[in-house]
Amino acid sequence: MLITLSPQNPTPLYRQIAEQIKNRILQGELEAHESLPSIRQLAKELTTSVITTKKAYEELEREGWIYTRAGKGSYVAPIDRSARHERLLNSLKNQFQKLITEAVDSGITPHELEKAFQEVLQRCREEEN
Amino acid sequence: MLITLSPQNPTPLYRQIAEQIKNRILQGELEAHESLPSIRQLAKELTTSVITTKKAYEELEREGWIYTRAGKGSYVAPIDRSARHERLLNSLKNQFQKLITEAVDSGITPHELEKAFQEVLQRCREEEN
DNA sequence: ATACTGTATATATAGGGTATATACAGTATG
DNA sequence: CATACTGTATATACCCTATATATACAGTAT
Repeated sequence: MLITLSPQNPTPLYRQIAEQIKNRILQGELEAHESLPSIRQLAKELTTSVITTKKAYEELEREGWIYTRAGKGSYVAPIDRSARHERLLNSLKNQFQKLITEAVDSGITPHELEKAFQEVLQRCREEEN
Repeated sequence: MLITLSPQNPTPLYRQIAEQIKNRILQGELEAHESLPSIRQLAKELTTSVITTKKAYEELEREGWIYTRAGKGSYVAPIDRSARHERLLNSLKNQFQKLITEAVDSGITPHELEKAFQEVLQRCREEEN
């Protein structure tokens, strides 16, 4: 599996690995239930340790991108796009919630909040075209 | 100046100090240009080091709550409420911007974004009453 | 049994955040 | 101009977390 690591990159190795695999899954380059390289083989290819590749896989598993069977290996998880979308929306709402309560605490009115949001969103929409 | 420090509080000492002073300025207990205790005197009162009180004051200064003159002392900055409000709104917009671009990158539509935002804001408005 | 898989534990290192002591520099005033 | 206050800068110590490692352990298949 072709993965490139930059040691001078401040993002940790395990995250670089996870990122690249995740992107391939998203791009459809890796199909559901396709087997991933074993953590040992991958570690050998990348000249890192088993623990690093393991950690990358752990992260991917936590986020639902792959699944793992002890003694067998790791496999690409089928992606349920609608469930994924749902999760993203929920996380988004949580982040909005945090921002909003914090802003209200600082004396910003709901109306101002809405205006600010619309302004940014509008700008984003214009960039789309 | 009456400031209470809890060593078992996970928030660092310098931040506890800064918080309490900031709140007093906001409450109007400290007037503009009023002089604050010297970092040495405050350190003595709180049985901490000069560096800790200094750091607290540095934070307050960075955030515009106080101003400092070398060799003289630190003083409460006059608060321009409208400018402060402006800054808060700007920071808010920046945070919205980040959330929005990230969400759009993940495939969430502007319309969904707006819906999610309205939902959270609405919930917040209801709690107000 | 063997040769693969992943897992768990204990360890080393680096970096950031917090707090410190101490020496340095600015300001006012008798 | 000496003194006694102010804030400032530097070098250091400590702790905690994140990162990366080696190595021993456990599951699976042939």
